[in-house]
Amino acid sequence: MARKLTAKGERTRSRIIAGAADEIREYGLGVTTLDDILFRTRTSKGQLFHYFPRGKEELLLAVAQHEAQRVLDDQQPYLGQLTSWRAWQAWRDAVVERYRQQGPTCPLAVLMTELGRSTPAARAVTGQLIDQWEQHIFEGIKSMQGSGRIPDAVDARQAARALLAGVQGGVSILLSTGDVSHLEAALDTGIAALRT
Amino acid sequence: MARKLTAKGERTRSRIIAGAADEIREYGLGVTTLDDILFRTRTSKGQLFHYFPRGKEELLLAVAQHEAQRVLDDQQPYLGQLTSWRAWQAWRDAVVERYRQQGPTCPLAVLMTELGRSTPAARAVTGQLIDQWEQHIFEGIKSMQGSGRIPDAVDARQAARALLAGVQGGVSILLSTGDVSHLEAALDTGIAALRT
DNA sequence: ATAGGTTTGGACTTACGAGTCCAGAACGGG
DNA sequence: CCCGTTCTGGACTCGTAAGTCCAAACCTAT
Repeated sequence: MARKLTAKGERTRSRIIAGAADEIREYGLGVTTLDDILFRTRTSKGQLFHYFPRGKEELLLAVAQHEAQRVLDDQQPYLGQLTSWRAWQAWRDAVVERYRQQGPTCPLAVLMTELGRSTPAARAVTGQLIDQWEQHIFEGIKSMQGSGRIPDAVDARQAARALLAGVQGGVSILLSTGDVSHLEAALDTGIAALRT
Repeated sequence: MARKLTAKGERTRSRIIAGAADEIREYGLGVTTLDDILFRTRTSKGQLFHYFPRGKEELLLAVAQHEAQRVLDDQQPYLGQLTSWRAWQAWRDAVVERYRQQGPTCPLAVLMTELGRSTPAARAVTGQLIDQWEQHIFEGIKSMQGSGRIPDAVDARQAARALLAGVQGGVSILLSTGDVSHLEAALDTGIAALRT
């Protein structure tokens, strides 16, 4: 992995990853070819295989990592500070708003439905994203329990998993139907359940 | 659509659809070719294009319908009779058990992540599945409210959507990580929320 | 039995996408 | 300014997958 890249090379490499991610988000993995990516990023075959010697598979893995990072970044700073009910609400609104806006062209969807299933390595990236995401929610619940706003009787791990599953499913349904109400329902009832 | 098919032709057509569904479930849409399907179903190019004149797209649509039907069938008879807490529990167990068993080769996943996104027609099939599924859960909640086991204050529509989103997401996570605990958490907390 | 359809097999065409290769341009340290 | 390395462009090969075509086999009703 430790290859020597100049600053210029690094920039080109990033450009290819970002462009590939955009292309795949927009049109889907199934119909995206290397030539499409080359055209969009104004690069050539030579460059692509220079930076990704193992070809498409290696590129897709990099794209998966790129997209996984984006999913979490898109929810910050809210996801990292779930320490008051106001913060939970802000997070909920941010998630809904974000997914409502981006509709079917969303990094999470691309990762879960296209990239994430292709290779074991890509699947690992997805798994790691799920873990980190769940951990943030888990810590939010723990923190609320620490300040007595959520009863200790609540199983924080289980609640975090349920909430995360709801968000996942809500987004997934949004993509198929264009309807955000499932995502909203999942978040609202999930958070309401914590409040009792 | 109204083409003339003899009984024999009908059988061949079904065989192709079922075989294609199996193949795609097992290996994924991305790597499944018409030749693979032909080999598996012991048919020929001539037959395939005879029964699906618009080629792969038309076949995939038929496969999507086939798989959507299976998703609901797999949950019966439980999903249609959510009239007691015992029934809800039975449904929950059936869903978990089913998805645990079939792992990554599951009709729902194939539909949501591969087939469902390819064409508008396929997306419509997915949307319809979501609607029907939600409706069953909705009616279950309504029925429980009718017999006073769930308070009328619960918004049945919202609760049904949240639960469905949780199942969706749980399955989706199961596919990426091999871990059923999110699916279980979503079902358990979702049903528990109804009981309060 | 035979004429109309339908069903079937499989060779063939065509298009296209991944990956290879190499020569030349641009860069950067000495 | 010079030399080795990195970067870039694009022509080329090769494999493969979708779709076409047609003739032969098979039904079935009269």
